[in-house]
Amino acid sequence: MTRTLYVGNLPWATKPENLTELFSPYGEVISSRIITDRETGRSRGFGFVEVNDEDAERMIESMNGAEFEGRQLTVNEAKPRQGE
DNA sequence: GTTGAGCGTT
Repeated sequence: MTRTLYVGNLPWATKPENLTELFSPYGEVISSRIITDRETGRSRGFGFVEVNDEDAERMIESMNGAEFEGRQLTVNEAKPRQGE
């Protein structure tokens, strides 16, 4: 009942709560996560946002190319990780 | 204290 959205081109200081704040007005945000480096712990500049399935495509269309902190966000449907 | 195309951990 949820879709995972890939969010790229993010500033280094972007936090999961920022993604929630950004995607909340466009749909139901279940959870958000920023991918940080495994060894250094610094953010890799991209993250994932789990949203409602029926709102997923709308949020992509709305947030893809949207400007955040002076940078255009790259929003797409995330590839299945566990294999679905 | 840095970097800039991409697809994540139990």
